Amino acid sequence: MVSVLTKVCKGRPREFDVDEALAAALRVFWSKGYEGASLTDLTDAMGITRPSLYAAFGNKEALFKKALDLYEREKLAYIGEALSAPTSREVAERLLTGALEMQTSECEPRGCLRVISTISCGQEADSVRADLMARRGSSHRAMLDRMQRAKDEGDLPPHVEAEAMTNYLLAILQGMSVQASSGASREQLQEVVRTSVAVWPGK
Amino acid sequence: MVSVLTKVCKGRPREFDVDEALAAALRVFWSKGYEGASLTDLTDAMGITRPSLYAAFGNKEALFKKALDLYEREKLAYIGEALSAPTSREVAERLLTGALEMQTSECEPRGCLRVISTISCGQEADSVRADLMARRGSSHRAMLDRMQRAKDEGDLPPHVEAEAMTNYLLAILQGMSVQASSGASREQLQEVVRTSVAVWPGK
DNA sequence: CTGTTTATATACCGTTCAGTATAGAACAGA
DNA sequence: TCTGTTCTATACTGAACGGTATATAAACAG
Repeated sequence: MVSVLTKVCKGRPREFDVDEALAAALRVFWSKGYEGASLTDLTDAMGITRPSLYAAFGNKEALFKKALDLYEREKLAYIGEALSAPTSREVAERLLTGALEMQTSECEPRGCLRVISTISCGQEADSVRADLMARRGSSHRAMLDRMQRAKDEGDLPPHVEAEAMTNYLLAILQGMSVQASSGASREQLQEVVRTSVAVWPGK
Repeated sequence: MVSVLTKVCKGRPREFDVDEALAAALRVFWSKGYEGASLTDLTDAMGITRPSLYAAFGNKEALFKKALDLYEREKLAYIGEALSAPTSREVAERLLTGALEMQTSECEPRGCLRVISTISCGQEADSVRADLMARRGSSHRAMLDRMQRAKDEGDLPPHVEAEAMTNYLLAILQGMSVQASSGASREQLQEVVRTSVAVWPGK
């Protein structure tokens, strides 16, 4: 009997590791954007041929979405952790430092894949745009809920709205991504984080 | 005798208005980015043929730089005006509202052309990247000088650095551009502006 | 061993890309 | 009218794009 875990299949076994190939594809999309990444760029980085890519991942669009899944699972994990902080100021600080760490890593592309893709994705890749919008929407909602909770708890002053604080904080995070993409140093972004935390109106 | 101003040239006269064509090209680059704008997109919008474009503007890259010049002259004029405001808070408020007005105009593409181009411009268009970096550098320097003056005048508290405030404010402006590009409403951005001004630490 | 199934390698498909060669059309001066 | 100059229109170039047809190689079951 064959183990379910080893998952032995019938035909010729695959010669590459799907997860490794996907991680390589993620790095390509991350540094070049969806449309800027050509199939040649992708297959070169993944170390596989075009037919192998299509057999394993479907097409470029499906590969991108799987890469986005991996990105959110591995690189955006700090968001969920940050939102569980006790105060809104600490939430903001953890989100900002998390973004800082992630976007200025030495061994990874700069900036946020979502921001890069949203900006650089042309109108023709409509399905990709819609997918990015939906993913951003769920993050936005999570942050909004957390800010609303902060307001309910008296953590944020009454004259600021949860929605406004959410969009304000998101703007700083997205702006940091723009600066990271265009080569800002970790120290520069560190000062943005420090300033943002310093002026944060809540507890 | 022929007037110097009318500039009558020898051969067949040009059948299109160079300024109008450049304005049309600007709108294409603005909505699609440098690499996303194809020559077909450009010539269709400009109402001219490919050889006419090359004769009048050189090539795609030169056309883009001329479009950037026009953009900065006509659409970023608010920056210089904002920097002459008396207090740092007013500077910030005018920069933010200027960006808001410009980036959410009904009859123009959303977001900031510089941000869009910086993010979506691949490594291959190296000269374009360098040009964008230089342009951003000069804006950054102007803002930094203004923030330094604010510090010298006691307008900003002593514990915040001019450089940090500059990068912080720039991040918000760039984040607003990201949000505008991805379809945020004017009201949403208005709240980002209001929040940013509300938490501004200076006079 | 023979089939069957799946993965790989190569070479190709039609389309679009930025850029251009060529020929004709519209002007000025002679 | 003739010539020189400059713009326009059409059609084209080689390269790159995303995606695939075809043939072969490597595993399994019988």
